[in-house]
Amino acid sequence: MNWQDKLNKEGLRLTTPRRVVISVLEAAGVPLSPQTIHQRSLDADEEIGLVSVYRTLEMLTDLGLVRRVHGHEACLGYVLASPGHHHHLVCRSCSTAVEFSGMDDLSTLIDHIQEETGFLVDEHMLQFSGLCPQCRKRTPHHDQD
Amino acid sequence: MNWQDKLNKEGLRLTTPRRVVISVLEAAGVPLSPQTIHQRSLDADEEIGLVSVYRTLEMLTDLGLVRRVHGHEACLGYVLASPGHHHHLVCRSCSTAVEFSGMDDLSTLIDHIQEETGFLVDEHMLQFSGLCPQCRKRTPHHDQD
DNA sequence: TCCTTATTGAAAATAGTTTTCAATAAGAAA
DNA sequence: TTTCTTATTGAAAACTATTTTCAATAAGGA
Repeated sequence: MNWQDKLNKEGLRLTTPRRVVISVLEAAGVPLSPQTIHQRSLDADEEIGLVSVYRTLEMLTDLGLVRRVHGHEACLGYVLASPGHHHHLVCRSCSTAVEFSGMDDLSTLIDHIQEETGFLVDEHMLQFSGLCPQCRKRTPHHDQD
Repeated sequence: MNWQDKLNKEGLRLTTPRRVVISVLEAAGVPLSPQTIHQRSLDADEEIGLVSVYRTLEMLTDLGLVRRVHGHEACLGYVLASPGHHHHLVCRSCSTAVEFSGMDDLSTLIDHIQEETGFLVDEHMLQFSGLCPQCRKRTPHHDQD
């Protein structure tokens, strides 16, 4: 299903600002902040309002079509999300973000945690950072820098 | 080692504002925002500047003595951290935060991810939310897992 | 107690995000 | 295509969060 249909299905319209936000995210492939997305729309001569960037990101996040990615210190930004998967792996050198599913290993962990703590775990946030294959090659040593 | 020594060891001073921030965090046991910490200092007739709250949190975070806790949407706040452990489990009802270690299960997961993606994983952020034992009891149904 | 200097707090500066509202344009219907 | 309804836009203002500046203060070693 294309973006047009995805939005129309929800009674939403595929407008120019929304199209631009989506294409910027598609072109980037790394988490981008609202400010960065706005700047890139200017760079591409597709000026849209910063306010619309915020509203579009909120809408797409609600629909599960983009995901917020966090670092330890702050929110890194937003990336397009494929539905159903919830985890990101971000390269700390080039910021490339990859999605992965790890529910099998994770459900074991969740079981252990529930036993240990007595909590009922129903939501989780798991993110990894490291070096992507390209940046590993570029780095002389394979340890950590 | 007490707080006095922990700070002095680093050439830092244990001042009244720092003492207040720490005691508010100790008393809370749940993640608190800078604003909330400030408000509680007023409530306790221990007025300190909001600016000092920010600076104290930054300092304690740098020393690894407090940790930022994130939710999917935003930063939930700061909690005291015991050194070495990195994961939090937060109750979505009462915000109680518990630390846990899950490195055994997690290292399996990390191995799998490294194989699948070719990334070198060197940092991770893992947080869970759910219901703590007390809030489970208060909740009528135990249905959804 | 004295002295050095890390730290404080008020205000101002900066940054990030949300709300308001009249004007616009998407997309369904004719 | 044209018309119509209303979701959406964008500029400005409001709001909230965070950082910087700097003179005054106080922590803790000598």
